[in-house]
Amino acid sequence: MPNSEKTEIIRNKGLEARPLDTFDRTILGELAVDAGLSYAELGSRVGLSAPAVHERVKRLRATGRICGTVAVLDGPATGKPFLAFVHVDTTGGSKSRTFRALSELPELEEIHSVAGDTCTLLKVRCASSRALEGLLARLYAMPGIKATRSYVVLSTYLERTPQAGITEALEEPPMDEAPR
Amino acid sequence: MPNSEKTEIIRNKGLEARPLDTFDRTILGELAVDAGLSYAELGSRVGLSAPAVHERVKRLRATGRICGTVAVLDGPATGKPFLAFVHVDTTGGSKSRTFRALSELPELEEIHSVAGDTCTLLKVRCASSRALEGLLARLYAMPGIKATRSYVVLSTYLERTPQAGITEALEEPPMDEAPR
DNA sequence: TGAAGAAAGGAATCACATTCGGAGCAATCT
DNA sequence: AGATTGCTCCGAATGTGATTCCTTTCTTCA
Repeated sequence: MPNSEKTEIIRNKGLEARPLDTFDRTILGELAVDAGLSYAELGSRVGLSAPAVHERVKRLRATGRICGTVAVLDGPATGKPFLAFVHVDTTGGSKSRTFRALSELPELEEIHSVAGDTCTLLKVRCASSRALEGLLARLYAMPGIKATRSYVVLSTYLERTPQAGITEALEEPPMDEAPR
Repeated sequence: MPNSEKTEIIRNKGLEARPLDTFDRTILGELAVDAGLSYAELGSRVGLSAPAVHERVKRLRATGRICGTVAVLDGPATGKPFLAFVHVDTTGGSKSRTFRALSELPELEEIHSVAGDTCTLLKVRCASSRALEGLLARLYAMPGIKATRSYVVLSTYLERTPQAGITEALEEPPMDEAPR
């Protein structure tokens, strides 16, 4: 075995399931905003050397904390200025097949199964209201689609990927009694 | 003026407002899925040399088609397994102030003003249902918040950033009559 | 047909990612 | 207590890929 491999194995020990320390969370926070940072720059921001942050980022990837690195495209600038959320009521039917078919469309950005007075929630970004109409038509052509309600986005004040921070205060017990 | 600057200026001619050709759209499509690709690899996928794609990517950034490059964090793996959409009914009030305050919370991922039977739509990712409770409490403490309806996500089948593709067929006129 | 502008490719340069070896530090065992 | 083991850090060295420059080619327009 080449020396490099052996070292690699030794170094990768204990990659699994470890709580995030402050360094990790800061790194995640920075990368969630700008993944184009150099390791040197990132290191100086969190107070570590480039090799150290490199090691940590590698670990964060390996353990699934970082799922990937993507370029964020501007909807309007790339020809899809129209954004809408669509609530879908379904009756039985093979959801997974329907979802897989929908996922093929680049207009579909999110598909969630939700609790509440509706069943499924879609996030759709498309070229125009006409395109949304076409998409709804396709939806209704699928089996088990009972009804839809569309919420057309007029303006977007915030839109970003998951952030690293956690507001601890939100979990404090509410006003009067401390639950369990 | 140094030679490099002059060259840069010459090279940056015509950066503004040009329609995306097939190369651009393919590049955007690839980068929206994986921004970690090397220019050489990207070039071989679209059929251009590394310097050529580099030039185009630079242009796509400069013209705002690419807003940024980010690391995609896994919600559950980073301590926020709880996802919900919250519809908010507001009465008058200074929305922008409220929105700015909300944006401070890393739990808030999206804030849209929408048309439909509700006013504002929030995407919230937090640690627990208790945290959502805490967030709603903060919401109600703000002026002009009339009511909220929360849709708790049970499972997510698809979640991604804006894609480059456009399904032309969606814009075709519907069944019977050709509009306009 | 000729001239000019834009874009691509090849080669060279430069910056940064990545690796390596060693040192510091904490926890565990003797 | 002292030693050992394992982990993570850092500085220096290396390699790869980003970036630049220059030339060539293609297209467009006079």
